[in-house]
Amino acid sequence: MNHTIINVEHQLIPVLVKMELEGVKIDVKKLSNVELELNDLNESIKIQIYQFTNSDINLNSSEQVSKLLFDDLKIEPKTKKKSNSNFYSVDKSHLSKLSKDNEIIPLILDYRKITSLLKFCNQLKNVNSKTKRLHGNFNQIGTATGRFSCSKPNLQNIPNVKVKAEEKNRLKVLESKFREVFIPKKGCQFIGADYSQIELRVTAEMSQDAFLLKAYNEDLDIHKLTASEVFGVKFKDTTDEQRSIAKSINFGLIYGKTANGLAESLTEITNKSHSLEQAQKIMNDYFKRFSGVKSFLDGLVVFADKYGYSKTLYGRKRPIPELSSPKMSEREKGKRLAMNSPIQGSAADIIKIAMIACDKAITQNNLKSKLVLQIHDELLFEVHDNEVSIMEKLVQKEMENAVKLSIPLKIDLKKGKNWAMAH
DNA sequence: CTTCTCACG
DNA sequence: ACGTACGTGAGAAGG
Repeated sequence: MNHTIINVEHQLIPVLVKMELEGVKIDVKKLSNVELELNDLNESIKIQIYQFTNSDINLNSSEQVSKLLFDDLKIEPKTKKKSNSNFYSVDKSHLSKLSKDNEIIPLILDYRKITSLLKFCNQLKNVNSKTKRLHGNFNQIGTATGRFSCSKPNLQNIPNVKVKAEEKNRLKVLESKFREVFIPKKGCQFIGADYSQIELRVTAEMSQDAFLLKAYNEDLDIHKLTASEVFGVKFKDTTDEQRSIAKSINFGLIYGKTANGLAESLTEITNKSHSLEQAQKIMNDYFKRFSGVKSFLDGLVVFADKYGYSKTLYGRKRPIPELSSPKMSEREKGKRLAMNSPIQGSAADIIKIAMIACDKAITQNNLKSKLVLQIHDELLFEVHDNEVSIMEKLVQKEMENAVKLSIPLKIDLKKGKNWAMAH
């Protein structure tokens, strides 16, 4: 492994140990209220569902649900996709398309949502008996790309839903409570800081694409600029829909999205069917304008092909054996990995460096504030009330200057009495 | 032990 | 002819 990366991972160890030992406080009472309400909703939804079927089917079994919907109730599936066990998929994306076709569909979706949220309740209840806090297990080398993973419990996939005051959907409101049950201890508040579009900024840096560099150096709305370039309209004349499509392209290119995938997204965004050809044309227009991005992504594949691994800005490697598979689909996957891993991995490198820098600065300033969570592009600090203003400046400075790029890194910083407010 | 589904970035 | 984006962890079902 590369020297810089060894160094980063080495220095990160004590920072991570501290974060895990510190843990994070849970508002147990609020959580149990949420759980009670969910159980309540669960009972009533089950009663409604069982009005559609006499049999006592297990709603947790996708096979049984599939047979109920498509065999017994004769609902016409809107996908050809069958699972490996040879039944029509009943996942959310498919069922959502069928919502209007039968009353039972939204009920099943709600049931799924409730059971999913109840699982989170169960996980979050398990606070440590001594510390009364939740201590996730942050795995420093948990992923192929350099990111952390987190387990027991996984604190990196807590529902992130914001609702307006007038939101009527009880379930949605309940879902929005999950980040509210994460609270700072007495005399403290949370400061949350997340990198703004770090993967796209990394793409700008690594590709040195002229348009992207200009956009970030001038702090322009990147998706709007993309829309204006791809659709050939003036910056200020871009529509919301064009911006939304551009956003989808920008995210897609990080994943190595294909024209087919883009066509799907276009159909979803505009509610009008889009052909492969239309999507292909938009992608071609994009790469014509952002030629630096095109040659960068092509170069990543060539590199990975030649060496058998991909590499981040700071030298973290990921082997990509898929590229030498005899199977075409595997090789295509390998190409996407070759494009995505350096981007996702470089972003991971940067936040790891930032964590070390924040920890060092906190120590040097003799502060009592603690890092409690890392969620890929976000850091959450438990901050003593009298340290709030110094910590705001410290976190911003250390995160934005963690590394020196040819474009600025930007963070969004928020604070509050729970995680929802600090994000 | 594998598959399916679903939560996050 | 086919499926359709990258990275995770958890729990239930089914074999």
